[in-house]
Amino acid sequence: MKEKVFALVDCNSFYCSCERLFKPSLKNKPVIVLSNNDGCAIARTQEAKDLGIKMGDPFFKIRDYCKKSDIHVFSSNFALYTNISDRVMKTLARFAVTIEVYSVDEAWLDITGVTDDYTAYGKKIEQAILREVGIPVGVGIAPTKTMAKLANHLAKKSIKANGVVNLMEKQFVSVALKRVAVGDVWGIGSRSAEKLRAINIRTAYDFVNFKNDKLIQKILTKPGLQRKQELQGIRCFELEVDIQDKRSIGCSRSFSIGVYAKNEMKEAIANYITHATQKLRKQKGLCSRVSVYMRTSPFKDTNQYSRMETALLASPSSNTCELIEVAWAIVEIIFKQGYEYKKAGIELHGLIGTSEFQLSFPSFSNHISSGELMKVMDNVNVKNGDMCLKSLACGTSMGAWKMLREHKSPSYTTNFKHVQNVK
DNA sequence: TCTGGGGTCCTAGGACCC
DNA sequence: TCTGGGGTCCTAGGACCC
Repeated sequence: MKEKVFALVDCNSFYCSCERLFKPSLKNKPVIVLSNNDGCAIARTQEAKDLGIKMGDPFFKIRDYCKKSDIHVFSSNFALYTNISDRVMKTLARFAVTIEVYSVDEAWLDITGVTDDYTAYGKKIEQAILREVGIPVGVGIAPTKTMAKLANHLAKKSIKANGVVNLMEKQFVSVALKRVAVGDVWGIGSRSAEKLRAINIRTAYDFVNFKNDKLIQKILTKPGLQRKQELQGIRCFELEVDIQDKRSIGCSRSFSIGVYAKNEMKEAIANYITHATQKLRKQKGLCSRVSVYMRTSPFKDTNQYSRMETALLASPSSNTCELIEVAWAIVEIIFKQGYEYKKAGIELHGLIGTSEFQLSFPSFSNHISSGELMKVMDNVNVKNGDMCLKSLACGTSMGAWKMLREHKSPSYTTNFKHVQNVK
């Protein structure tokens, strides 16, 4: 197998960096970004980390501390982050043979053979993103994805690295492995790390040098063993360049205020189905199973209840109204009166492409007309704003499940009314 | 008062078939 | 009295990711 060179480019505290772009006064100041409902901290700058803010800290617990410590707080503004992300990815694409956009804030680049000095090349990438988009990034370079991820981890931690760590230079590999806790290896979560510590594996170095692969596979299953091999330089994962259709589509929300009434729950579920079926039609898919779930707050002492049920469709569909009906039938079964519900969601499974599905004649004619209706709805919504035309099942109020966003920044890049003035 | 959301992959175990 | 076993498919749930 021919050796490849992968670079993992990952934006530093991405959401916070986006907020800073439009408020330069926040440079070197602690900043955090909150999840939906202003629930918990999901992005933190180094300064905020240094002040002890942890990933996932509930905002209500740190609100006073933030005020006292002058930590700047933002609600999430995903339209802004997605837009900045596009700019980052476009710039990155110039530097790679192929690129896999892995998430909103990171991408894998295949840079095999593009230079004879990969470290310098990494530096060039980092500076281009900073100069052209204004976002700081870290770059990890290595012959496998898992190693590149580890290199990236070190690039962000080490001041000496100056943003780029290159593990193509073999003499640095064991030093690097020794400096990373096994739980920080990509794909080794807290549960797995705990099991590994029980057999005395603490660092990535211990992990790589553990001789019993059978035991590793038994504890961590197949992907776990693949991580180990990748850290030994054996490539198990390639870049995934083509955009794949989703294999499942879900939509769920936590409620800002508890929901007690069945009709409110049904309204919420209808909205989630609407959202998910829009996505489903976008990839020209049909789903064959619908799941609905709801639960009380696991953080509360009150009576707990949680249940999920799945319904198999008579024939695969992407019709919003049809799927709302099915989902509501599940609500009728699993909704129990007397609980304070804090979260609910739906999932669409068994997705197939429209063309893969052979329709019998009677359902075929139905399918055409309902397909036309959905097309009209989708078009109206694209032109006039999301959810301006929807099923009455979604309700006209926003009920108790409305979202809280007290600290949202303006939509600087996606709404003309919010474009900044330069004087 | 107040603890995110959207995915993927894997496995165990049940159902079913011959 | 004695009542197989292997293969396949499906799904719920766990673990992980960002």
